[in-house]
Parts: sequence; C-alpha cells; structure tokens
Amino acid sequence: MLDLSRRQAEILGFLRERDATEHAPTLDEVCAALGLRSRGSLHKHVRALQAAGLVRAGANGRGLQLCYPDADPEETLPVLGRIAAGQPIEAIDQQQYLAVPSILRGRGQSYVLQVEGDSMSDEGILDGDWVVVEHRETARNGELVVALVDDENATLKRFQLDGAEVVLHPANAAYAPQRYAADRVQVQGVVVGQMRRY
Amino acid sequence: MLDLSRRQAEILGFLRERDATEHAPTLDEVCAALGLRSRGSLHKHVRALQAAGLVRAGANGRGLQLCYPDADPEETLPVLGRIAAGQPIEAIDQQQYLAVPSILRGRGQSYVLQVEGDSMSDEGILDGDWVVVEHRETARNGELVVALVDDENATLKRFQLDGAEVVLHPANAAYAPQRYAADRVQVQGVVVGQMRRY
DNA sequence: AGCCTAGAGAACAAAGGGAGAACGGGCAAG
DNA sequence: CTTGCCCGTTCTCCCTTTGTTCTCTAGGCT
Repeated sequence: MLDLSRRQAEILGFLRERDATEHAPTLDEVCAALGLRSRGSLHKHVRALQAAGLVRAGANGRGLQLCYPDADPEETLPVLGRIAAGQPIEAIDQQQYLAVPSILRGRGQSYVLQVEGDSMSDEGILDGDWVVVEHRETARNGELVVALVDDENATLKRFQLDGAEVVLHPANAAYAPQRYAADRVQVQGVVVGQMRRY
Repeated sequence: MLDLSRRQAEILGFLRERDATEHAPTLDEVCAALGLRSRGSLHKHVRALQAAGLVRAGANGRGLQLCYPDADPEETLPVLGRIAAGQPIEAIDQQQYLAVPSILRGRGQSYVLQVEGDSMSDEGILDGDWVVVEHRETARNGELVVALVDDENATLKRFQLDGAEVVLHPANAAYAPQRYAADRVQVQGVVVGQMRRY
C-alpha cells in the first residue's frame, strides 16, 4: 500500500473523519486541528499525498478532500458470502455486488458479507444485515473482526488480545466468549460499516 | 457530486426546510432568516447554486425554490438532522448529504436522520446510526416510524395501531411503550434503511 | 560541512461573501 | 389609467478567506 510519513497519515486520518459528515475543512482548519501554524507547510504535505497517488476532490478549489483514485462516491463491493458464527463463510454461488457509500468503506480492499444469525445482536448487528469488511490481518483491541479459527471456522466477533491469547467476544448474552491461543486465530478483516434494509 | 461552499449549503438547507411545510420564501425572507441585508448578495448565491446543477422551481418567477434536476436524486439524500426519543428533530446547522445505496432507499421522497440515544438499541439501531426515512403519512403495524406526538416531539418507534389508539414501542427494555389517542400521533415517515460506520 | 525534512511566515491571486443602488415587470389600490 | 409597492435581477464597489508559491530557519543525519 502507500507508505506515508507519520504526518501524512495523520492528515489523511483527520480528513477521513471529516469527510463523512461535515463540510470539507479548509487548510487553516486542518492546521488548527493538527497543531500546525502555517498553511504553507500543510500544503506541502498535501502535495506529497497527491504525489503518493491520492486525488484531490472538490472541484471548486475550496476545501480539502482527498480520496483514493478509485473511490467513486458510491462504489460497488463484492458480496463474498454469508457469515454465521462458527461456520466457514458460505460462499455465494453467484458473485453479487452491492453499492456501498464511501463513508462506510474501509481504506484498503474491502468486501461485503451478509450476517446470518444473532450472535452479534447486542451490538446492533442483526440477522440479514450486511457488514462492510476491510481486508486486514491485524486488529486492535475492541475492533469487530472476521476471524478464522483453526483455519476452519470464520466468525464475526469483537477482538481482544490478552497476552498470548485471543479472546473473541460475541455480543449476545446467550453465547460465551471464546479464548484461543493467539496462533490459532487468524484475523481476516475488520468491520468498518454496516447496512440494513427494512 | 455536488460541492458547495458553506453559505451555499446553508441556503440550500434553509430552503429544504421551508420546502416541506410552508410556501416558498421570497429572497427577502431568506435574507432575514440567514442574517443577510442585501438581496443582491443572496441572488449571487442562488446563481451559484444553479451553476452547481440545481434547478429553480416555481414557474411564476416568484418565490425561491430549488431542487435537483431529478436525474441526480439517485445518489445522495439530505441529512435533515438528529432524532432522539422524545425531542423535536434537531436540525443540523448546515445541510449535509449522504450517499445512500439504492437498495436502502425508499420509493418516494426520502431523507436521512442521525439517531441519538439508545432507545432503539434492542432492534439494532444504535447511537450515531443513520436511518433512511421514506416520507409517508401512514404506517402499517410493526413498521419503524418517525412519529410526531402532539405536534411537538418527534420520536423513532415501532408503530402499532390498536383500535383508536396508537402504541409506540421503543426497543429498549429500559423504556416503556407509549399509548396515545390516534389523533395525537402523526406519522412523518417510515424507516426503510439503516447504516452505521465503525 | 553538506543534505534532508518540517515547519514558519510573507506575499499574491482567485474566489467567497457582502452592501447598496438601480432597473423593470407584475399586481393591486386608488 | 396612474401610482405605489413588492420582488427578482443586475450592477458596482468593497472586504475577507483561502489555496498556492516563495524564501528562510531549526534540527537531525551521514
């Protein structure tokens, strides 16, 4: 993937937060948020990010908005299958694509899974919901992950690393947390978005 | 996608609010509402909005009404504000738009509200989630509705018509269902989709 | 020293944003 | 019909904000 300096990653992270809901920030606002005092310096970073492959959005020239070149506002992502707690991902016979708004998309490669069962119902993920998963092999504590246990069972759980063990928390009082040696669990992706249709 | 300056977004937001309820405002009224003192300045903004792709409605030449050329409403829906159980919808200072995939959209006119509070948490709608609401004045039993009680309090609840009474069910064991005479409750829309970002 | 990176700050052009005056068309009261 | 009023439109003049480019400085590094 792209390799960015700390500052650049920081800027991109900030923009990503803003991007979603609020108006695109001006250079000055980004400066204030990141503790910079000079627009000029920020602008240099922005140019570096553009050189690294990002695209400046916002045709009017005002407001700072960066996105990946392939990021249409509403791109389709592949629906890889259904995921149910404790079973391998059930592949769909026929590839489907789902339009996913950009704010629900992850940074890197992403895909969609349809959730089966109610093992995450206490966290607001219900049977039939779609989750947008960013492909990643590591997770931070507290993130919702798609994890493969013993190369067999894919499951959707909250991730917690506890020493040399990984604890996978379901979000339903009816199920108990599961504890595995770290090398038995392989993170396949992190949930970054969720959608439901009524 | 549309990219507007702040002022432009503000104007469009104001017009959208009016659009629903009252007559199309005159330029002077918009000026007063936004704290402008010159029609001329406002008019410049209106032209900018038209240049950005909006269409002036109201053939009589009087009154200010803007709408999308109706090829575009596919992509984005307006975010009208936040909704919390038992409070009027809190309008957003500045009009925002959110890309909503077509499968989450309703049939008719739709908009987006951001949910505040956990009164629907047992149904998988959490604090901060976006719900897509289709504007409708009637609901069927069991549907999730945005309802206005006594013309004052907008709330997100499950709808049930019981004889001459309407029962509004929250989905959190900590809150009790509410029962009103049918004429006190006005349905404003029905939830057809939901999105969340992690 | 040289080279590099971050950052600060000045200077500039372009765009945003606003005030106010003036013109002209429609409309209703006189 | 004339008159006055409302309202959209256009115009000129102004200030502020913002993106961009520039030079200069302070450190870290080989």
